[in-house]
Amino acid sequence: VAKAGLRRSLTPEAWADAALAVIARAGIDAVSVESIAAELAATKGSFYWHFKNRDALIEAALELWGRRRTEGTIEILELEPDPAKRLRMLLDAAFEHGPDDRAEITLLANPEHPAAVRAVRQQADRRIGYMAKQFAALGLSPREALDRAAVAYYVYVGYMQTAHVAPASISGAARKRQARLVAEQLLAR
Amino acid sequence: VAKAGLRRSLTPEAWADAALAVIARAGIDAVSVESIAAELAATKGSFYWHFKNRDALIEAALELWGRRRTEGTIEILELEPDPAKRLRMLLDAAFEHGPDDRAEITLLANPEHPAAVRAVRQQADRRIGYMAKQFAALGLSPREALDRAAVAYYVYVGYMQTAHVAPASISGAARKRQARLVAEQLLAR
DNA sequence: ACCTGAACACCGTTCAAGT
DNA sequence: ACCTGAACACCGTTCAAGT
Repeated sequence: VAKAGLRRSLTPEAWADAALAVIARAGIDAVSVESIAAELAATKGSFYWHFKNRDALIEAALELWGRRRTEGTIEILELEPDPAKRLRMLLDAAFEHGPDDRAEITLLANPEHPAAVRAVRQQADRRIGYMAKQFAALGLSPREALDRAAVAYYVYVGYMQTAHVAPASISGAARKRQARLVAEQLLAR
Repeated sequence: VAKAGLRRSLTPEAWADAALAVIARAGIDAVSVESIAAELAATKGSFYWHFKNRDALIEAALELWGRRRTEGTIEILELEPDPAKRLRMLLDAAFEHGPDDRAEITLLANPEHPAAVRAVRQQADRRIGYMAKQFAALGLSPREALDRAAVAYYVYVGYMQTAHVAPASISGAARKRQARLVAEQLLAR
């Protein structure tokens, strides 16, 4: 939000960044050209110099999200050489999200907008593909590996969404037990 | 509450029904008082006689969805006495949705609106509770039964959503294998 | 009670005009 | 090139006035 030093002209990135913050906080519907313009101390007219329309802004914001997301998680996992441990780390991480991945939750819970559908699908492919590689490294056939990766991803998405709509109904202890249950079942040979 | 026999005046149900159809077809965002009024050959002013505002209409439509959904599925399952078979039926059904449950997909994919969050949570509780009862009938402890039911529900929601954003990436054969995998794992003792 | 039609507010989008 | 300010369209909401 705070731009360093003198603000000469607004970049598209500044708009996209502000939009992503709004999406994370309140969802895609809450993205309003008018309010973001006010936040950046610019006019709506200025916005339309940088973007074709509101949808283009949303698209840019989601593209930002995807890039940051991709650069983050997988790189960290690569530090762990054992594929079984990698999978366990992923499954564990899935069951303990903090308040910092609000955008993730909001997006997974709201892929109604075409740009959101695209962004979510891209991330889904990437994550399932990565998990399948780990399962394959454990000796499963490519097909079996892909099936298990897909099911693991379903669990992840379903958990995120259920936690989103009914946060109170999932106790910390239950989360831990469920994570163990899923890991045991999917990693069983 | 329905006015017996009179068809001169619109009932709230007529508005809610039309709104639910729109939600099923195009999502909550597409619900517009103006277009629904036109569809029913009424004016926007007329709408505001029956409802406080647009949100109240959405709420009524989702309440309709929940009622119809509840009356449907579980009653059918009660015809099957074996709990293991009931669970298998549920899991199988989860992996083969038709074009008829568009509202289900749209809602599960878009619980951003407060009323949608409430409706989805209510259905989630009901479904998890029902599945837990079946697992308990198989001899699992109440806690273990609830955990497995929750995980089964995560798989269901995650599958629905992934099928929503990436319908092409899940072949019919893969769907069948994944359904079998999940059933085997969750029903294993 | 139930509905119409006009009015207003909000926000997305355009555009002529400014620097 | 980049931005302003006014204008317009669309739609949610209100309300006085009709039946």
